[in-house]
Amino acid sequence: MRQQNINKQGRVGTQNKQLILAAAEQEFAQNGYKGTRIQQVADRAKLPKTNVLYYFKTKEGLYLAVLEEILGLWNSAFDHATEDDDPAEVLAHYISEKMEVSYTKPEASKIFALEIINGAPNLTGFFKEQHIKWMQGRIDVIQSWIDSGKLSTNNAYYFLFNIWACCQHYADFSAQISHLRGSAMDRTDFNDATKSLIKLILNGGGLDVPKQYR
Amino acid sequence: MRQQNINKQGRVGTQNKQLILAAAEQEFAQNGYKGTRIQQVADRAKLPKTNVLYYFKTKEGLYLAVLEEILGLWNSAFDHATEDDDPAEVLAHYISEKMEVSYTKPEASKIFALEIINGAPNLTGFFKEQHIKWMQGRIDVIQSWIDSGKLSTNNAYYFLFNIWACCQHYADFSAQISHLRGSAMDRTDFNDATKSLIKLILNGGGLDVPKQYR
DNA sequence: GAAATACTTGACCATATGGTCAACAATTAT
DNA sequence: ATAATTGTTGACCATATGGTCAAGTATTTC
Repeated sequence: MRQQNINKQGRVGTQNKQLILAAAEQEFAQNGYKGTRIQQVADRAKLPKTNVLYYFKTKEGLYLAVLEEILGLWNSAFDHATEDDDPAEVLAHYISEKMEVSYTKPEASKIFALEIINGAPNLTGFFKEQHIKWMQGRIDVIQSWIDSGKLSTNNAYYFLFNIWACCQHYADFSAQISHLRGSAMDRTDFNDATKSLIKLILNGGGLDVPKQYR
Repeated sequence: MRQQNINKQGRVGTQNKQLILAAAEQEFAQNGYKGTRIQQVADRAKLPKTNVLYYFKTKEGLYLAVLEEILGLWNSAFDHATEDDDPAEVLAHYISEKMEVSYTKPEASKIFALEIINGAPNLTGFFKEQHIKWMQGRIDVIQSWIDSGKLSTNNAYYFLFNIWACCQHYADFSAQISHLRGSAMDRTDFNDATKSLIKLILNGGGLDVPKQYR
């Protein structure tokens, strides 16, 4: 028996799956799980509804597939930082990365937000445990910076939450921001916002902003 | 003709309406508009479904009624601040207020967030215009603080967005926060988080934290 | 080339859900 | 008291939507 398609899927299959996932990401981000119609996803992908169900057995299956793709985005350089690293450098870099995601993949961010607001009913125990573990590691690093007097803040948790909050906000609330500013934020605006945020967080923690992030 | 009930509604009416609104607020916050079933709202309010429809003709009507109640919460003392006021005082107070809302009315905050993420399809033009107007006024004040050297930040818009982001976050992402911390935030935790945030924002803007907020 | 596998698609079904209706009960106005 | 108004509720309906099925076509495997 020669080498055969392991997952029993041809070229057309993987391509269509990708098309559908992209369409689904848009729809779920805009309408939430319940608010999304399979038909709409199909329309956006320019395929008949039955075809969508062929690749992803159920609506839930489709949603979980989208979610899985998204979770990869939550990795970053901060993952491997230690207490010996320079907090200003690490945090500035981390904020840049998060803002980049907010700019390039706002749908992912929105879906994640919707999921969390609803109490994260679809995030697997594995993901949650992994997240807690990651979090605990990061908190320890931040705490060590606090203890060694490098960083000035009352609480490592809240410090991290506030960073997340700001970065997420630019993706989740893009509609509001566009409306209030009068136009959508472009790449230049995002760079400005990123600089502004880096300054706020670092200065807020008693740190100086590294040259390259000014 | 004697003074008669103007809006043709007796005691039972207003009371039930209130019950239903409270129930609906919970449900909409947890499940979004599409995800909410009128039956669920009715169950929570311990009334038959038909009764809910009697007071609020349609699901949309119910939702809009909930939304209207919520928008009142977005007023604050910051509304009347001027460039002559002390930015440290005003901002610390503003953050305290917003965090208080996040603690006492997280559902309202979530519904608002859901609405915005979906592109605010149900916020009336009036509300939007009013919001822009309010915003413009606040931006002007912040800008004047920047110009007079009292406040240090690159951009008045982003500075304000970041404050909103953080305050909102504690309501919208309460599930995530509870999970990561290991337990829900109580009043004491919220006070700590508020202090932490005030320090971050004020120091981030080159301001000292007023004694009473330390 | 033929068997197996992967993909396509219209017709159809079961169910959930927003909403109506009509008949009745309670309350209020005069 | 009685008429008008307001509130209560079960039965019912129309429709939307997730999902199945079967009958086919295209592609790969040997």
